[in-house]
Amino acid sequence: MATSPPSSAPEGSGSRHHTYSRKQKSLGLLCSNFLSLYNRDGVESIGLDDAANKLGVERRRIYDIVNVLESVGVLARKAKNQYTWKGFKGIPKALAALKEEGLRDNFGSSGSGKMKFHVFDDDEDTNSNPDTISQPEAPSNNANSKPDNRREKSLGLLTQNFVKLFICSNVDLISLDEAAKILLGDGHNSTVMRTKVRRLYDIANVLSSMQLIEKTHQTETRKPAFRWLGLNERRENTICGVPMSTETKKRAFGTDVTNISFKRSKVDFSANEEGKQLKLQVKTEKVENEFHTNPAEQNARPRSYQYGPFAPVTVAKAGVADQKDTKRVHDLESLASVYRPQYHNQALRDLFDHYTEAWRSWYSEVAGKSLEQVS
DNA sequence: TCGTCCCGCCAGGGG
DNA sequence: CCCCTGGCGGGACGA
Repeated sequence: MATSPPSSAPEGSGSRHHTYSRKQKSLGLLCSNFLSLYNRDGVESIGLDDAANKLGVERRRIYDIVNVLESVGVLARKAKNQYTWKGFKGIPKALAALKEEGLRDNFGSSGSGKMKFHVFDDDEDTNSNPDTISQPEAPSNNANSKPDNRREKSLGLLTQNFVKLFICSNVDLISLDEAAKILLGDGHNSTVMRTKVRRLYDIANVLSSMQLIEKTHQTETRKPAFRWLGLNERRENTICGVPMSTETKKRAFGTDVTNISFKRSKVDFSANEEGKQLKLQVKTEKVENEFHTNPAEQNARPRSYQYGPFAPVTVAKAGVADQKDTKRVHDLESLASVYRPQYHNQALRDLFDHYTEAWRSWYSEVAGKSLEQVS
């Protein structure tokens, strides 16, 4: 009992604008903090406890972040409690691998316009669930004697499949329930779908904080959906991960969503064939190239990748800068207030202030002389 | 209301 | 057996 959070009193107490907000505890923000904390020179090993302490969160949350970061190549498991920091430069390789893997597994061949998208997530619910209400037989006669059911439902794998959805096809807008439907196979109302979508929310949040994807909404203010940003562009529209302007010249172009229907009632995906495949429009073209899958050339390090909103000082000099940032500074301000975590951890607060301070000076410096080197 | 998603219980699994 | 992992979903927050 009496487990009520300290924010029970909506008024009175001295703290005026305490403004407790769950946003301040979001996975996305945490991920940004995580990234800025380790995306620095000299970092090569990360301890989960260390991360949890520094970020002021419970261990459980670190796992969420770490799992998806690993799926994208930013981290690599080294040992219990230990991860190796690969950094953003580890992303290209991971994505290339995922793409190749996805293309190889998902569609047969002869990509001449369309392809079958078969997520090898190994179908839906599995047989280990005795409470399968009305499941169409679902004999799953395949050699499914692998108790790796755990792994199949892992956040990491889900993340990779979610990413493949984007890089293995040219669909640029996908809502989470569409993704869930695709990754699940087919007809999965009830609990399974909901659970999947919930995981997808987590994944989307951290992917968003890395700016690999972006949240928008389908064509006509419909359902919210995500668009793949990848590693390209982005540097041009952001400054250390901070979006330059709200109205980017980008305009809605989800005109060819074709297969991805927006209906939410019946099973909209035309899942003919084996009921676990569906077609997506694909143009058999190379999505994001710029960095190939050349294992021998893993040294090809791109300029600089984006950094979370909490980019550390050492990163400042590599940032991109242009001019007309009168409002950019303003953005920083709001950003700072918005992102200000409410960690009880004093050390973290200091860290935050330190960064804020550093960025502020950097920003003013940049704004003052509109230097545009880098690139 | 409904979309979003934080929180943490608790079950596997490694040492 | 303890501790690390991390699936899972109740239910609260916020638009």
